[in-house]
Amino acid sequence: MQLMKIEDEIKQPAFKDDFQKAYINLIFTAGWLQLRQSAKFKEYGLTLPQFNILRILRGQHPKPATVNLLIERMLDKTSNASRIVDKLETKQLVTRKVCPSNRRAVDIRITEAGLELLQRLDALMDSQHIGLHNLTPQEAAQLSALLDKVRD
Amino acid sequence: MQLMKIEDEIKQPAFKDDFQKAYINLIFTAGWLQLRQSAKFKEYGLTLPQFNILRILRGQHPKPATVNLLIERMLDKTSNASRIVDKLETKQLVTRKVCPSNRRAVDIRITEAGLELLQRLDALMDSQHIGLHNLTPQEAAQLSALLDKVRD
DNA sequence: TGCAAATATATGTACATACATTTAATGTTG
DNA sequence: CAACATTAAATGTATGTACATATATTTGCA
Repeated sequence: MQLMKIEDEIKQPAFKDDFQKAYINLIFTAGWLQLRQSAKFKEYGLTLPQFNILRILRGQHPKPATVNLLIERMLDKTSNASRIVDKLETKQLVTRKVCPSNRRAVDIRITEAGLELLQRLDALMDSQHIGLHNLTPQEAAQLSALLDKVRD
Repeated sequence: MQLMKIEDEIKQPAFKDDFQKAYINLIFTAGWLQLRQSAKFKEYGLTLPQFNILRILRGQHPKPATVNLLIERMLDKTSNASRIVDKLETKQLVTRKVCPSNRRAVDIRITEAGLELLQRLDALMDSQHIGLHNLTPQEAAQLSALLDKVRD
């Protein structure tokens, strides 16, 4: 069988209702996608949160971002941007400097090396191995609409 | 506006295409659901992985499970079941005993206290605050079908 | 039989999340 | 303007993930 239904994936025969089934399917599928993505990214020495921070910094470039701005834009708001920036700074993919106009804040900028690395990863993200290319564009749009409704 | 589209949630104006948009929406929505669930469960002193392990053990009850069986059934196969069982054992929600017929393996069983806790959490999972009850049953089924196709 | 391979679990390490607390700088206001 | 509150970031702690390695037991087979 090509298509593995969620029942087969997690080896449990039945769900109580379609709500429970979709819920578990959603968590499972998101984890499945992230596992594939992080495996690919490991070859480049980046974790997923590090990649996401880098993308936000590229969006700001050449303006700096503060830790606060990173937290606002991150998919997971409660995580710890400070320590992820630590790792990126060690790899010289970002710079960190006290903000001159507000010395509580820190100006974080992506470096040239960071921009170059992101460019290589962009190609990966479009590849068959990571995206949702099993869906048609219409199905992808439909999926987005359903997910928006879940969070309503 | 009631319904927050994913563009608003992550404060980025546009996506490259519907694939990228659905991808980010999927990761974001799964994280959003898990954050709500774990916040509720914290009142009961359980984390999500601990809850998932307990549910598998209830499925086996009164038979024991081994660590291997837990790993097979967990949504995330590569995580560390041993240490999650450690935490559950400390809370006296499970017991751990060397398997008599194969002394490499460990028989893990859910306790009465564990079963009682799960029963209380079942009610929570059905509540408005955690499930996908913004969808109709038809939409939930449609969501599941799309997610199965994503993983195909 | 004895010894290497396989199996079951546990442990170590780097990284991340979730949340509380701390430190420093800046605002606010009586 | 001094005391207090607020803000920005960093740090501490418990938990979990991902992966490599270690330890003990069992299996297989020369």
